[in-house]
Amino acid sequence: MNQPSTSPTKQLTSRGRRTRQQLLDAAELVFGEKGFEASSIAEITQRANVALGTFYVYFENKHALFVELVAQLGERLRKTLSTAVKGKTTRLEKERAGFRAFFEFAGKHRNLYRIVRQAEFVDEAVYLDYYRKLAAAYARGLKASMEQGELGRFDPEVIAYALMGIADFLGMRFVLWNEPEQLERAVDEVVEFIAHGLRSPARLKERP
Amino acid sequence: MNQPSTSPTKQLTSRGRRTRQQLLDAAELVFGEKGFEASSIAEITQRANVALGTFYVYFENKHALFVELVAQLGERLRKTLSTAVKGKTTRLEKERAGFRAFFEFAGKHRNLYRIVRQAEFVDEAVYLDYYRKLAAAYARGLKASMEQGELGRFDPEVIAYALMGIADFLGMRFVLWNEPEQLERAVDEVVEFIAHGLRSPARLKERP
Amino acid sequence: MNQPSTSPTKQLTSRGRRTRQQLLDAAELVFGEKGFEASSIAEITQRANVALGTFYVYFENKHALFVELVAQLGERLRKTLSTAVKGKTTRLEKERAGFRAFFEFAGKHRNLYRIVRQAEFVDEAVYLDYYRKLAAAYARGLKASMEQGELGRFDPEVIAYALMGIADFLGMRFVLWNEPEQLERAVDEVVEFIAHGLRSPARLKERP
Amino acid sequence: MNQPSTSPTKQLTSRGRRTRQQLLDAAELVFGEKGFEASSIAEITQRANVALGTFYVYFENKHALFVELVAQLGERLRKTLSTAVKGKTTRLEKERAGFRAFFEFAGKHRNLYRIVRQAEFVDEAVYLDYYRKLAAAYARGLKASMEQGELGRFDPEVIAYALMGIADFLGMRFVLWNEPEQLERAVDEVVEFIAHGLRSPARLKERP
DNA sequence: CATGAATGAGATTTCATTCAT
DNA sequence: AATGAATGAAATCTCATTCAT
Repeated sequence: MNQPSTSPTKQLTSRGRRTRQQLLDAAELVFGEKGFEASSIAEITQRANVALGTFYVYFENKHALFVELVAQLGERLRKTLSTAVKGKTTRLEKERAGFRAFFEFAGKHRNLYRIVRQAEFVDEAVYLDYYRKLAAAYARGLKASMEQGELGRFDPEVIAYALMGIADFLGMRFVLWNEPEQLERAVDEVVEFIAHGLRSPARLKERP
Repeated sequence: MNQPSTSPTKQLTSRGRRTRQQLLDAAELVFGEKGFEASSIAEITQRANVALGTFYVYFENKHALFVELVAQLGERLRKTLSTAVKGKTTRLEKERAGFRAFFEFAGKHRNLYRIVRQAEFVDEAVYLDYYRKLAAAYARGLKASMEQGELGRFDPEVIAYALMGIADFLGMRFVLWNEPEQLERAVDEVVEFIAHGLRSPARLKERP
Repeated sequence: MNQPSTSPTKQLTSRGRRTRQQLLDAAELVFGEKGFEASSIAEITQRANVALGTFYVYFENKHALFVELVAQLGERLRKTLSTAVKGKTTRLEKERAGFRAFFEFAGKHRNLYRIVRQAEFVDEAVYLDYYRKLAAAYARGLKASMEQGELGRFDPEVIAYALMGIADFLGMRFVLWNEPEQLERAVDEVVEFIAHGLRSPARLKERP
Repeated sequence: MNQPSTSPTKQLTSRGRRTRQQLLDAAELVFGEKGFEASSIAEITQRANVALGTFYVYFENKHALFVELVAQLGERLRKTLSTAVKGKTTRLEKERAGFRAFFEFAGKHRNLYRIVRQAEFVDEAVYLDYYRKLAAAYARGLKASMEQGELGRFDPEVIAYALMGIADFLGMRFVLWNEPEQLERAVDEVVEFIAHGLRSPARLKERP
């Protein structure tokens, strides 16, 4: 094999590292806009300001680039969330902080949803990994709160997926679909809902 | 122009209607397995047991077929849900029935998720339409319950998206990811969560 | 063979004759607009207000229809020209009458040029036949005039092609390219040119 | 967008220029033999000894290649003619030289007629351009001769198209239709005709 | 006589990947 | 380390023709 396989761990000069990162950054844009299949290496290299052939110096093929991009995004998101909840004491404060951090991340990486949704078709494993790692971390936190008696005794995994679903759909609706001014209110509403459920005694009080 | 564009409303003989439906059914399978881009007309027609050229007698192109498929699935899902909640009296009964009906639908149409997630890239409009129509119907139901004092006073749209998110992620986790025996318990848990929130007084009682 | 070959001489009912003629008329329009290859049987049958399959009741295939159309146009043109010059006594009167008749025919059958030019690619024989029959008739007339001492002694075929070329290009320029008001003057000019050549003594006189 | 559109002005390496020219040369052969529609990119690339995909590195599509080919042929023909008449002093010498040069060009580019006649269907603009530029140059020459009193006072455009028609039809008859031995005599005849018209006094004298 | 659904061969076009420079 | 011309497999789409009704 002439072109040796190029893993992310391969030793690179600093010029090489820069070129490689340009390709990953361009990929986030292009995959997000067009989707995996409709994205061409030609466009990615153009946006990265490198020649077409240069791509294959750093990645084995289009698939490998995509997989690495998804893994990277997942890692950054998990770090962001874990940083955000650190220091919060009550469960509700943690939820509020986590939701806010997620919405902020989704607002900055507006292609996150589109890339993750594509992932299912490109590489089942990286897509499962993305959600399972998020859910596992979430469930660990919930379990701890339950053990401290702060929460009812639920199955932490069920609640983790439920809360991830809430965040995902509110992010889709109020971050991506362009009405960010409603976002703050939605956060308040949903934290209230999380706290007390649909009957929300706190609110029922408002209307005697 | 020569082969006239063929909208779903075009008058067809019964033989024609049958052929057309074979194509739509095959499309649900193939799009679900491979995704829109990786699906070929050749494979769709093979699975539908018609010749390649026959496809273009009934659909203008792959895009038009996909759009119609998504619209059809959305319509069927909404009908299924509205039928399921009809007759239930309390909000919680409606939620439980709706969740169960959704999970059942997703179990039968195991490609639903994959198709809807692709929709975003194929046709923004049909994808928005799918979620907005679902959300609108859901919000209408919630609003009615609020007005009857059965629920706290939330923004119905926010809660509709939150509940859709819960259903979506639990369906992904417990219907698609192959552990259906856990599903019934997950439904119970989540209805409890919806009812009382994370603190779930009903359960806290259980453990003195 | 199930569909028996259908020559123009086949016995037809009057309804059949009408349908067949509708197809030929539609073909003149469609072949003229789009060219042979880009014309579809579907469009020809639509313009003829008959069903697609009906075409093959009257013609063996697209090629046969085109060949018959060219032959018919050539025949009509030759008849038109021979009628036009009949009764004229001098050669110049004949030329003038012939040119006018040709321009009139080209004005009525605005697709004549386009169809004949396509013919070369569709069927070499029918295209050669079209020009050779025209040239032969023209040459016969010129030869007779020469024998009566009305003309110089040229090779009649050379002059026939030269005069056909003049007619063809003036028709292209002044009939098809949309400036019909200049046509009458062009006819006068060219008859003068034909009569006396480029030095045109008649005109030289005008400017002493 | 991905494969950027490739205009003739794009900067190419010398290898690229060679490949591009091979394609144009092959196109002259194939379009001439089969006509535009019946010519396939596959055949053009085979005759040019390049791979199919290489075509799209240099031309946007078949249409663009054809248009460039016609424009190139027109340019070469006009240059050939203008060179041929340069240095001739009398109008008749110019005509004789021009006719001979045209016949020679048509003999060398035996596909010229077939390509130009197809042009009408492929791209109206390039076809009009071809004839109008030829006619304009011709008319300019005629006008100059008229102003020097060498010719009668005709409309130069009318006479230009008439003479082009003569050249075209004689070329068709005596260059393309395979009897080149008659060509020289035809040139003599037609120059005589151009000089004195159909009555041709010079010849009438010959036969008392 | 007339119909129109069905066919499948063949064309155009795209683009991931290779490799010589 | 970087380049970009060249490749060819694979996809979409068209349409002349057939045939059962």
